[in-house]
Amino acid sequence: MTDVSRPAISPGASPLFLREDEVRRGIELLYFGYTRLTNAIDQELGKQGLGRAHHRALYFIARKPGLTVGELLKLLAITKQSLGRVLKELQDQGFILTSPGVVDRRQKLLRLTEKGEGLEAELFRQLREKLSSAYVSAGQESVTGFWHVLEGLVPESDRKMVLDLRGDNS
Amino acid sequence: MTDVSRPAISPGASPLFLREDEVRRGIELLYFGYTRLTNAIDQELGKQGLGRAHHRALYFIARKPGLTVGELLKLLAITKQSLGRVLKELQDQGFILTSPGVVDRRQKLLRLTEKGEGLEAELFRQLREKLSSAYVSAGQESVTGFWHVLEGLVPESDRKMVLDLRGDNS
DNA sequence: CGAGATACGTCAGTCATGTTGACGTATCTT
DNA sequence: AAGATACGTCAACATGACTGACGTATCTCG
Repeated sequence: MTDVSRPAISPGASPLFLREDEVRRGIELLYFGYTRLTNAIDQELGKQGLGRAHHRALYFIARKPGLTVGELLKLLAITKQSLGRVLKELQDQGFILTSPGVVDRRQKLLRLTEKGEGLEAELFRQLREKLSSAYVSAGQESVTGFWHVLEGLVPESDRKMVLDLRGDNS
Repeated sequence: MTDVSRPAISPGASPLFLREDEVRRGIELLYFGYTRLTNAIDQELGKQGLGRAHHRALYFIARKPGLTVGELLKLLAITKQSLGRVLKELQDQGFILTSPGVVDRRQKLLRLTEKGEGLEAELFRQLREKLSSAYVSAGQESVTGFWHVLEGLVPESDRKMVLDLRGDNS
């Protein structure tokens, strides 16, 4: 497929100055790949009267049930006012429920209701369909490479937060 | 780094149903990687009183000088009203200039001014810094894998448009 | 040549999602 | 008891998208 056998980095060049086309190709594929993947669920969200912002909250609550508002704020990197609106709408429509923190009662712990779990599962199903097919057509080695490059785009200061999403939510 | 040697696809499972964690990892890294990369230029754009939408237009005009409004609309996948506002602002501030189409005078061809080229180059420099460092830390093989997976996320119907950005703008 | 399609522009109103700034309350820490 | 922290909320505003309707210049084709 295309000309991937061509070296992506000119052998003699400084590794900090990759060939411009290689970088532009990454920028473009990241833009188109990301937007097309997220487009995949817009219709389903629309049916429920929700938007992308609601999905992001739903997603992370599904990923780490019982996480606090503060933790979610860090993941989403938006203001508490913006998040507050989104969470209120999700709660009013019965997608999430909250409970006071056990160790610290100032905290509010977020969980999905059954309805919320159902919606998140359906949205995830559609994302998995798209991403799985990309994984399969690219092959296993490509997938690990895909992860490695993306990990390198996440600043050191955020990396722990991102990697902590895996593993400890079983 | 982490446990990438573990098979990403359970050997016995259908390739269309990859393990959930593998897919979630991709979703999350794509989200964080994409947002962190685009964050990198927000400050510079702010200085010029521009936003992300302006950068996307600027980027594609730089990538394919002389492209038409219609072509840019297809790339950005937004309405002509939205694009119209963005282009007007870019033109008013002297970043782009337009000329009537040569073969079809209904068309408007878009190009960067010197000022526009300067800004685009500076924004590109900052994106390249981030992306190059991710490429280097991931390694050459990872980079081609990164591209392959992302190409798989672009629907067949859009792939030609995306691949056409490369090569013929020398 | 004339009719219709096409490329582009524009007016007007709306929506989703983000922002800043200021303040209030309950709870925890020391 | 004082101060920090977690969360909520009111108000005003910015950005960038949307729909719908219309207007003009230009091209294409019967």
